[in-house]
Amino acid sequence: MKSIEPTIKADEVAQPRAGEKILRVARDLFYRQGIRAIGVDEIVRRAGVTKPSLYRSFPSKDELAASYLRQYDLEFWDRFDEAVAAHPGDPRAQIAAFLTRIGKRTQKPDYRGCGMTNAAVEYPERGHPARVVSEANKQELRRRLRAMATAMGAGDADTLGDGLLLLIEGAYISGQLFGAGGPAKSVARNADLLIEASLKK
Amino acid sequence: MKSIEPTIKADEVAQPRAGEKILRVARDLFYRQGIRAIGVDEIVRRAGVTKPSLYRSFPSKDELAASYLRQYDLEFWDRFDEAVAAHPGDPRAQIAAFLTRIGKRTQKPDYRGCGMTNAAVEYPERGHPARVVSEANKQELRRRLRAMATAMGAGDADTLGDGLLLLIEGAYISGQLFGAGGPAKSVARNADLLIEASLKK
DNA sequence: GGGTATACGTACCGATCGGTAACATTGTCA
DNA sequence: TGACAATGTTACCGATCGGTACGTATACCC
Repeated sequence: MKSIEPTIKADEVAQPRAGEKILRVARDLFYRQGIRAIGVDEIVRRAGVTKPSLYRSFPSKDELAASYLRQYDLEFWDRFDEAVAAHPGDPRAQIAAFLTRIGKRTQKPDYRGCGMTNAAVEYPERGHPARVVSEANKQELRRRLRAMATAMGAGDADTLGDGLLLLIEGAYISGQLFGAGGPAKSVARNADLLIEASLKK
Repeated sequence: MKSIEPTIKADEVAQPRAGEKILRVARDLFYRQGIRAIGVDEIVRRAGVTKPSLYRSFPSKDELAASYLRQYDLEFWDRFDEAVAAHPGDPRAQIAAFLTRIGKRTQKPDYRGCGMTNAAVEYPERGHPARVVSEANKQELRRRLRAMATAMGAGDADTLGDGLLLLIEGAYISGQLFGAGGPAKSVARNADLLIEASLKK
């Protein structure tokens, strides 16, 4: 019996492809538990697929981890650009908006920090696919923060940009170390104090 | 034939006990490559001992990791107290000395950050033996930094203490992420700016 | 309906994981 | 000499690791 809807085919209605399901599950498990802590068997089991499906979509577990981080990277910059767009031409307010959001996220019960940062800690070896993605993300973040510090008119803009990066990374880490009530909740306040001090020069 | 030196026995001359050799090697490998990345087989091989020796001295790999961190903790506070003792009664200078030293260490080629911080990232699960040691160390560090901020006469001492902790953790992480020339080299400068701003209140 | 390409599952691989049982060897001290 | 404590030796355990050879099902096109 012919379908009543003629040409609405696998593109739109169909259940997600195996590769997508795998990446979704991997993203969740890798972020919450760590990449090394999760085996491919658990990923395919929770995704409701089988192992060969994983290796048809990804050449290796390391590359799956890199794919997870590439997606993380996209979403990170979405959030970053959202804070920027909310305060056009006002980099200090952009930073404040971004850090206020981070500060709030770090107070959530199961906060696990930044997937990029965590991956770099898990894979210190240079050239590892996951680490490459992580390093590129951080380099770009540093570049943007320094550019924003310059736009603010800071005397030593590179130092201020780097100081903001230190505060951000510190928030990621202490957020997952201390949980709610930890030092990360004051990241926006401290960043603003640092900016204030750097502009007065 | 009796020995010429009568009672200089196993305590002083003898080669280190198996447990000590294991802990030495484990400390080195765990710090540089990560705890999860290193198997017990490699530890005993590099230590020149056998696996049963490891499990006679340590009940499990997790407990060996905890022992590594307990030793790390002792050495950490040695360094911290050294900076404190160098500037009696001057908490601001104590912080400056401690952070200058961290900033320098982060610029070394194979810097791998803080073993405590890294372990907490590797083991997010609450109650893990390694994580317990790490969390205790960080809690104490936070307590001391806040006390020092109070002693400096900061208006909002808890915020300043937490801000310093964020900068420190940020230095640990970005030190291993960026290598030499990274943002961590400015940690002491940024901390001083932050202190300056916090005292002016 | 038959051909074909894509997608998936079953079953398996060798290697390594953390951990242990049983016994031989050594040096120390009484 | 004889007991004791520490270590080494060898061989092994079940579980899990990342990864793959190969057969099967499904959907589309002609």
